[in-house]
Amino acid sequence: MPELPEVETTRRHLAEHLPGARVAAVALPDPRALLRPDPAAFAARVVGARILAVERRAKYLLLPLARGAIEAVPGGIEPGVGAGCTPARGLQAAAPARADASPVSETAATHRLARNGRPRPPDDYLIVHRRMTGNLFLREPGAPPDAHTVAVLSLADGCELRFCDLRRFAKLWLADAAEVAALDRALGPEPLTRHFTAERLAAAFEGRRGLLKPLLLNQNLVAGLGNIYVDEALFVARLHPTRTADTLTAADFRRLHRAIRAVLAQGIRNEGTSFRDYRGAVGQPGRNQMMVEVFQRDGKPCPRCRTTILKIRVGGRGTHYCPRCQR
DNA sequence: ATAGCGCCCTGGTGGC
DNA sequence: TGCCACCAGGGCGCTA
Repeated sequence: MPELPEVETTRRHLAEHLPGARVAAVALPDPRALLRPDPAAFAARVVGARILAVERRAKYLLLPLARGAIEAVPGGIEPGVGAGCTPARGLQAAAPARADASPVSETAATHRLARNGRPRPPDDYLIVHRRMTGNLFLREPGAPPDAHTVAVLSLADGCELRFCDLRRFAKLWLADAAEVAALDRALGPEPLTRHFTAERLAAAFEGRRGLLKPLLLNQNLVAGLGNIYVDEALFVARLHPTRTADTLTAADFRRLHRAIRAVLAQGIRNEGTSFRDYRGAVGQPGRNQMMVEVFQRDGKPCPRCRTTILKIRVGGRGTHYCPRCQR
């Protein structure tokens, strides 16, 4: 399932090719994927628009759009010129993602406007949330169809940005800057930025008596964690998923903070975790499933102490942990 | 504040 | 072989 590392991996691949591209047509093979506006209004606002950038906040992917822009976009990239999606110099040759690069969400839409004083702000943001099985593929002209395609943006250079979703939980919608700002405010800090500290994590959990696992899945407290990376972070931090937040010491919060950052950074380095459905922007699986220590390893020995890893349900979610290492 | 549900949705799995 | 119940779960909305 796409969590922060998978969305960030997709963002990096798409960012190599989409900025500057103009949308030539849209198709909605499954209109249920579109939250708002209605398909006709959606097409009217998206067709002809330029994609200014590819951004991420938590598990949301954001494409700021400029409608009917005549002037060059920042960087002067023209669609199909230098940034085309030909395999030779394009998608396959994309630079490997670097987890130690500058903080990943510094491009948050709300900051971007103020920072570089772009000549015109985006007219719309196309927001995508992939939920469980959603994938975004950038395909060459004439590429064979992808199964479970729910939406397609055809670009002026003939490439297609395809939104595919086996279980059809994933959604896309258009938002204005105010809505993006509200979304940004509602979400907790980005765990890989300097805004996320052990003190801030402790403060977010202050006064909470809930279980660690559901709290870490709460996007309003820490943004971007899902089931896989929560289980992994709790294992690395040696904390039991059903510990209550009010029993954690300052040292526990420091370990948890470090563990969250470590497992997310590793996930990005490995271009995501592909247990079943996740694929990157050119259809490639991630490598992180080979690195996980507890997730879906119930019945197998703990990599640290050889105790059998257990699977329980916490807050309705399958939860994997080592009963000896995690207290 | 928190827990626990159901909802959305479909392919894969296991039982018979 | 075929059928069917069941499972997976992110985010949301609802109830207790």
